Amino acid sequence: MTHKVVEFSCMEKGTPQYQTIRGHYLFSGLTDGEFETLAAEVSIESYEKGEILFHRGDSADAFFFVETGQVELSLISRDGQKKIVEVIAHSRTFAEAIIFMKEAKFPVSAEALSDSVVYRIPNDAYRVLLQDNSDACMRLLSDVCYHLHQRVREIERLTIQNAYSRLASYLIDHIVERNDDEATVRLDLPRHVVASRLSITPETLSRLLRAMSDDGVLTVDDRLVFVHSLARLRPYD
Amino acid sequence: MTHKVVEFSCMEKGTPQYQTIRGHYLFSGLTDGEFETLAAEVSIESYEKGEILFHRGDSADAFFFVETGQVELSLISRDGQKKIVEVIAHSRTFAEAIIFMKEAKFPVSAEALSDSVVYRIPNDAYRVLLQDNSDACMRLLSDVCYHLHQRVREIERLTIQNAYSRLASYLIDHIVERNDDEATVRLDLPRHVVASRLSITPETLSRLLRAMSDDGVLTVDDRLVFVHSLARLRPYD
DNA sequence: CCTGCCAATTGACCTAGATCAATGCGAGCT
DNA sequence: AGCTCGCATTGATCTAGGTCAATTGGCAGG
Repeated sequence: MTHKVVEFSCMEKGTPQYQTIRGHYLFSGLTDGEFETLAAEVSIESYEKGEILFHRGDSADAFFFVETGQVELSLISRDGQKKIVEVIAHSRTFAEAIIFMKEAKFPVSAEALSDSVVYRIPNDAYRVLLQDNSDACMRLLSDVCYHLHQRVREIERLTIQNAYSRLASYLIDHIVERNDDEATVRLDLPRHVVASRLSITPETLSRLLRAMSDDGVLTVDDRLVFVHSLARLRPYD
Repeated sequence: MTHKVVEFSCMEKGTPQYQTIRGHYLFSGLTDGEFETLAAEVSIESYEKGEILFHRGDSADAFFFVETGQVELSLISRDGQKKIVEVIAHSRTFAEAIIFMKEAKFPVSAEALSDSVVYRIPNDAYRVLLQDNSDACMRLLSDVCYHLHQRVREIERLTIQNAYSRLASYLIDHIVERNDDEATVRLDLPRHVVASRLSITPETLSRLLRAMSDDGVLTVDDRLVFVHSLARLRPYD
């Protein structure tokens, strides 16, 4: 059950994979030359569902780009309870902020939620690009600031919103189709993962959905949720 | 009760104030020329205790450096409850991360906790410095990443630690003197502010300190807390 | 010196959400 | 088909921490 590094580096120019990462915000500003130098250092790794990419506290010398699958970032208390901070899906990066940490240690753990392929980008390789490329710096800055903002919003949700409101916000954030006061929401993750992201237990999530459903605010069909009245769903926020 | 802008700009080179801000991490890497250009755009503002510097959602065109006093950054729910996210004291900056936000709006509100003097640094003025100064970029990057890390730690405290542990961590973070297993902690803020930072009510804070005191773990004397056993204070973390 | 006010403490009570336990149920395996 | 096994739901109960209310104790202003 250990991960297998498929190839040390196989980002053939022109392949679809190459295009995906090339198009990412943090790389699209680079010149072809810069990107190729970086690409030479990138390794491609493949993880099975449930495998750990790294633990909180592990020393961090690289960040990641998710090519396929989903990776959960979580915090774990010593008594074993886990809080999923974020789930990273296709074409997104994670852990890029530790490039600049004094203590280069991951502040969270990472685990494959489903079979996943990720690209490992060495911090050093990316950092040298920043050295004299202020455009790249700016991009990384706005990326990190965005994450910072998200974290502040999460703290807000945790402290001044209750479980009901957090769920309501979550549903609203995951609307796939909307017309007027109605909307369709697709829960892209298993219930217990959604619960953890909301910092509640699966039981509470189940009960909340039940209560909303009983109130006629929405209808649940497996991973699809049909919201009948957005106005009634969010008393606040 | 509106704030008074003492002077549009009065950062005379060589004054102690000039030295304080010049020495700050985000400015110490600048050349004298760069700093002076920036200084010309900085305005000095003075707020009385309780005055609002800005509200959450206000459009943000500047960040701040606290020269004297303390400024609280808070989140407020529509039903009026407030969570103090952070308290910024002497020689520290805040809101520097919104320089890079798409939507330039403050994610928190800011209020003077005591009479305060702050320097307002226009985002634009600082941003142009970053344009072709990768050292400055790097400094801002590590600054923002540090904040991001702090926020993740806060989320950790809120989700997988209980009120007791949060208080224990807080006390440990505010140790002023330590020898072996004993320590002296100085609470630099009023109780209700400490409580809000810990996301508990003043009543709970009071009761927790009482319980710790009854257990003989510590002794409370107004704003001074004498911890008799650090080992017993932190069962975890 | 009183008076009024705000911070802090303490007690009595309440509630949101956790925990524990039982049951259902669909997906993969032999 | 039958058989796990792990996720989800539901009910019963528990509890950490919040709410409400009363009391005390500065300390600022008249």
